[in-house]
Amino acid sequence: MSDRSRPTLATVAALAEVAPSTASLVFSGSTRVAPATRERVLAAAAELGYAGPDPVARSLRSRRSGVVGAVIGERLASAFNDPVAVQLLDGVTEVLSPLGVGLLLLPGDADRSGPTLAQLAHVPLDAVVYATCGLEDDPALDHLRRRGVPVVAVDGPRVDDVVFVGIQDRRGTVELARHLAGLGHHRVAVVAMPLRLDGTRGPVSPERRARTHYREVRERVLGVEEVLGAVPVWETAANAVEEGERAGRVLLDVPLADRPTAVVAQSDVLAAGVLRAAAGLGLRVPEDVSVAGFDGAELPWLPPVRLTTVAQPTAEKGRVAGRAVIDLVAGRRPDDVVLDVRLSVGTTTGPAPR
Amino acid sequence: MSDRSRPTLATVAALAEVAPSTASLVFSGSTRVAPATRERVLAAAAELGYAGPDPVARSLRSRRSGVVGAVIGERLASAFNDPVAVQLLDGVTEVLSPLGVGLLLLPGDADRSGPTLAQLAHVPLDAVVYATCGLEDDPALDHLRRRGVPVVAVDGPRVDDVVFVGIQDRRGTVELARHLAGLGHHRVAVVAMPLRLDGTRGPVSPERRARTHYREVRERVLGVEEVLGAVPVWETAANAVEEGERAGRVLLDVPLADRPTAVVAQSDVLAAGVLRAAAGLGLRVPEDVSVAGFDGAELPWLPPVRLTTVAQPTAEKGRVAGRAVIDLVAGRRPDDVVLDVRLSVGTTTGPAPR
DNA sequence: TCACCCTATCGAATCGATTCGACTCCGCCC
DNA sequence: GGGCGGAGTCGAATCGATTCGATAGGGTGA
Repeated sequence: MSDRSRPTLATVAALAEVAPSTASLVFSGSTRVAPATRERVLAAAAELGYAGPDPVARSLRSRRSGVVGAVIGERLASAFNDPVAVQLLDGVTEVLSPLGVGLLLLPGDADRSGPTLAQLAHVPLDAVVYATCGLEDDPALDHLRRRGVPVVAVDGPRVDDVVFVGIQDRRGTVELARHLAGLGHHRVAVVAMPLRLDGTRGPVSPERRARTHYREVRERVLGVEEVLGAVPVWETAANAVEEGERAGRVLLDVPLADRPTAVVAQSDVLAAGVLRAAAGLGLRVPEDVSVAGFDGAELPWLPPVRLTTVAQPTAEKGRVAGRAVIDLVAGRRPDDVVLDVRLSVGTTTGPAPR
Repeated sequence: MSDRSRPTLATVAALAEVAPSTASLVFSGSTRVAPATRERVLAAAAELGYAGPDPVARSLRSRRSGVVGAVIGERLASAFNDPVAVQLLDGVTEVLSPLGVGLLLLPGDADRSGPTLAQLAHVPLDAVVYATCGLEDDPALDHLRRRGVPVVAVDGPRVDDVVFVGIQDRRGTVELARHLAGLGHHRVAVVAMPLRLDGTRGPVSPERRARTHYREVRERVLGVEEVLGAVPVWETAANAVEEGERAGRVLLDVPLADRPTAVVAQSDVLAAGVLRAAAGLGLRVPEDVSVAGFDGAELPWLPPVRLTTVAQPTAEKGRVAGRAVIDLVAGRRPDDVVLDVRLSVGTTTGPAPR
């Protein structure tokens, strides 16, 4: 590691015998500089091994850091086990990367569902995307507001000065429930994603349900009930296959008379777990029990079935969020966006057994 | 959005009737400031809605941005479908997050396996971790060197001024191969992760093999051959279940005499695909064919088998890399680290059929 | 030949903090 | 009472670029 300090724009300018401002013009790609001068500056830069203007100094002046935060509620390993979260972020980067804007991960830790203020406060941010687990009362929101960092919330929260990008959660589950009702299902159970991030799992009481933290979780239950009336809801502790399997075992390993004829999982990952549970209990799908999911995720490891699900345009949702970020950084205020979903009937739902 | 410019440290200092330098002292948590003064400054800050010192300005002076880049070769969706990559990054953040340091994702795109220079050049970086797909001839390495950004390479590349953190790839596959040899396997095939990121799949020619881009891929083949002699290697186009299944079908759907008695996959994800292929072909594991993987990853959706595999401490590898980053940023030069691996015999390997 | 305009370059202010040496009190000790 | 030391505060330089108004010089048209 050379101890001599690295060359700066001023060093380069001096060697090229031009003013620093001129050298700056060269690197900013301005056309208003004579080719000969440009050459001289670039040659000087090459000679000194100058790697281009310091991003930090540039940011200070231009009020842009090229960094966009991505809030992923839980810790990394949990969040990225969810293929939907991954696809969403992939969509975001697809839009942002070509502009030289990077995504900074802001995970929570075991306790908190969002990033700590210490994390937020020290890092330069042009904008923030709430990619998962957006809470309306997140103290981070207030901090970002004060710093003037614009926020895009995917699937929630819906707050005044935050741009919302989401899907028709309600309509999706309404259609799914109609599909099930049409097949004669009356005893339907819902396997829900976490209502809050406190590690709770089990049947959901009305009190707990009233304190649901996440918009889409609430909406997806309401959609089912809009068609089928009140249904039992089983909460999982995480959006993961194991949790779905666990829930499935509890719901399905009961006397026939009590067993739901259909299980609606709030995500495909949970549905995959329910399918495993059914298989483990020797139940045939859909003859003995129908299973449906949500997302339309690609799960290449799924057994050779086509899951009945509500397909959402996850990657597109990410791209929309990415574009919203671009607009906000440019000073425009984009409209909220709600994307369409589509019922995708597969082989895991069938007529209710009698 | 209020149009008035946001308060700065100077504004706060003025309101509190102290010098900006004193106000700075307050926010840096210095003890050398009188409690009464501190109160006055904090009160002024609260009144103005000042969210704390601007991270960018702070970075300029302190030469720290609090941002560490994570190079993930492919695009996000591909990289994060790999549970090992996820666990690795989780380990990195576990160490970095508490220090208020954030991870910035640097994905490649369809064509390039690393981040583009445009991405790198515009973003502030204290250090970079090559999390996957480290190439020795990556032009980004040169750029980072010139900028004075220290680099930690996980699993590779091994380059002079880059800190290496890896595992005993070779010894792991040697032990695995010995295990198989002990069970009487002689006809063994390897399903390899991509040798280069060019979408190639199929049998590997000696020429192509010589041009293997990734250290660990090369080493893991050599380990097998060290014990079993030359083996056929089948390259996949990506480290994904579908690719493993595809490879498995080709390798196993042949006359019995040509069929390998054991398949060594270079990752558990690929092994899972091979298992699916075997199941699809009606082959019993391990009676008809043995299957082994690498990583010791948690695949909760795996059929109820325990995969024979080489377990590596992935999360610990991430933590070690994280600590190396901390050292480098502090100006220390940590040693390279090579972590132990352990053969984990499961239920997917058994005596070779005769 | 002169006024004018355009192009290429330059100077200086600015972005918002940090940092270190200097300075001012004030109390204490001799 | 004078000198000394330490606590608390302040000034000014600095980090490395960007940006805009100013300027010099050369070419054009009348």
